Amino acid sequence: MRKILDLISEEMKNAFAAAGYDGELGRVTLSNRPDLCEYQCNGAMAGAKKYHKAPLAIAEEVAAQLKESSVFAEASVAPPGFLNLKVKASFVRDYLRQMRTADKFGLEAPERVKKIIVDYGGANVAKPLHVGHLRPAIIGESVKRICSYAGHDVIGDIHMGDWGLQMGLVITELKKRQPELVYFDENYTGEYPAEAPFTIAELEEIYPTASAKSKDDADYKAEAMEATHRLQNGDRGFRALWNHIMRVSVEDLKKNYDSLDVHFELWKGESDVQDLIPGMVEQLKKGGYAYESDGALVVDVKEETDTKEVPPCMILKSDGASLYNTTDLATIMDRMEKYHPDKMIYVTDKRQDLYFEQIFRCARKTGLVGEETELLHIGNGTMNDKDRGKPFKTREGGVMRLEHLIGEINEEMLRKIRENAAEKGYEIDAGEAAATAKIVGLAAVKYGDLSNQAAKDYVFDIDRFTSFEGDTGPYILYTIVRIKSILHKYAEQGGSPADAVIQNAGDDSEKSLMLELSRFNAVMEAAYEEAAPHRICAFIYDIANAFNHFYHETKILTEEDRERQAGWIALLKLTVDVLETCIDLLGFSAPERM
RNA sequence: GUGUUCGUAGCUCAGCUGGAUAGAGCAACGGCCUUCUAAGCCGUGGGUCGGGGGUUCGAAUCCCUUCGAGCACGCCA
Repeated sequence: MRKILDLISEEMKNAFAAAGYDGELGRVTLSNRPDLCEYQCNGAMAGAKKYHKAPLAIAEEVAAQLKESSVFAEASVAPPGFLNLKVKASFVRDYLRQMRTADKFGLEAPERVKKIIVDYGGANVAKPLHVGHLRPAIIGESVKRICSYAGHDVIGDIHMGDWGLQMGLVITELKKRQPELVYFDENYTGEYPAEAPFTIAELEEIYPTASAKSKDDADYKAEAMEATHRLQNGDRGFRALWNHIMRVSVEDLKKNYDSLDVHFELWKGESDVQDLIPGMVEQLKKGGYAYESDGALVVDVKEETDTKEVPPCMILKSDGASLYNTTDLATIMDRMEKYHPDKMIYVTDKRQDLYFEQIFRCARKTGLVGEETELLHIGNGTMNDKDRGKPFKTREGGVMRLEHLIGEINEEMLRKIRENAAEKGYEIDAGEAAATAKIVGLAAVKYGDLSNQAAKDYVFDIDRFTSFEGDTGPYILYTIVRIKSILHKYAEQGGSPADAVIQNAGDDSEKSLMLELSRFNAVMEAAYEEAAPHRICAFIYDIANAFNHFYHETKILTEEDRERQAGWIALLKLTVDVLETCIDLLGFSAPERM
């Protein structure tokens, strides 16, 4: 389906052309003055100079062409040359009727389906997820869903940190604690045990301990580096231990991401591309791209047009070891070969902006990635603390674990749900209350995050996010629940929401809601093109407002005119379907009641 | 130092490719529940859009400059 603004603009362009002006002047936008009109066109002012004519006169002539329009109910002129427009109720009504029957509410399929890889996990094996992992997970998941809804073929890859020094540290600490384990017996040739010699809880304690020790004990650190080296060179015992660490850790990560409703198609990590590194390095050398600088192997990525210094992209450290850059480039190479993606999107902290610029330039310059593949880094801002405006910490000043943050929010939600039920005087069983608290809590966190632009830092305020008032996730859910409740009751009375046909009763609040809904495909397109979930948040907030206003103006279930009532029911059905589609793209869902 | 993001109401944020009186939410104050969930709706007060220039018929938006803040700048990820 064409976007409603395009249809309206087309009508306006024809009017400009009919009046003897350039049709391109007829572009219509949403009104800045909802008190005066629904849409506006500023073309008369833009054309005044070209035609040496007063903008007001041009506007009058154009308006005269619109007298018989099937689109506009009103096209008036306001100084200095605005064309103020109101569309016919029947025009919006017909548009919404089409939306209801169209696939994806009229969002057009892309001309060509793209293969898109979204890299957005950033989790490290053997380290618990902390609040810093929240934003990339939430934003990445939403971007992925938006791309998919737009009609593309999308793969989400967590891209774990599973090969660095942290693994050596864990192995070293394990050896200190349990030197008798067979993994450390170099003469052992038998099968290794199937069970890991540690639990996830132990693992999570081992890493920080080892990390701390290595900082003030040089010997310990050297041992860890040696262990890392041995692991990477295929030591049987270490490799077996590594497999245990991976299994235990990944299982836990999955559990945590599941609870956030974040799911990855691929659980790849740095370790998966280690075998590709030597060949890639050789290729970069042979191609004449990589050269030695201060002992390290680098590729120059600065360009003539740069206004800043762009340091070379390092491929190998001076000790010959690979680094993050190396695995990222090898991963790109691997993905190009396996998936031939049209686009790769990375969602990570924005502090890595320069880093990704280097990587992308390097990948292009060296031919790892061709021009037809787009590379995009979405740098997310930091989640800051309410009081200090600094990255979020626990009360003790430590890094806050993600589980704890989510737990705190769910607890607060549960408390409010119980309180609310008590106030209203209805029964709610413990199971349902807890389940609802989780759903609403997740919506609070995700909406609170996604309604901000991804690139900006934002203040994470538990009190504000769990509050049910205003521009929040719970407000959106509450609106959905209200609509569902009416639809249920209508069905109980024998009506069928699915068969109802949208009418128009002519109320302003009804039309406002219709006009908001009609923006759906345009919003989705923008959200996809800009990889901007916050567009969807703003849209559903507008819808929720328009609906709640309409709700207060209209008594639906007691309406006696059946056709009129059915028209409203159909409108409600469309509203709730659009809202639920949108929140699914944001990565959360609505309960049946709350 | 270089680059980069940003500076909008007491607080947290919108503001689409420049357009008419700069919008929301929270907080404050005042209304609305015998009627579809008041986690809602309606209303009031509150802003020299950091400062100064410029482009334009028109600038929060584009350009320059200046002040202030965050962040990044080859062997971390």
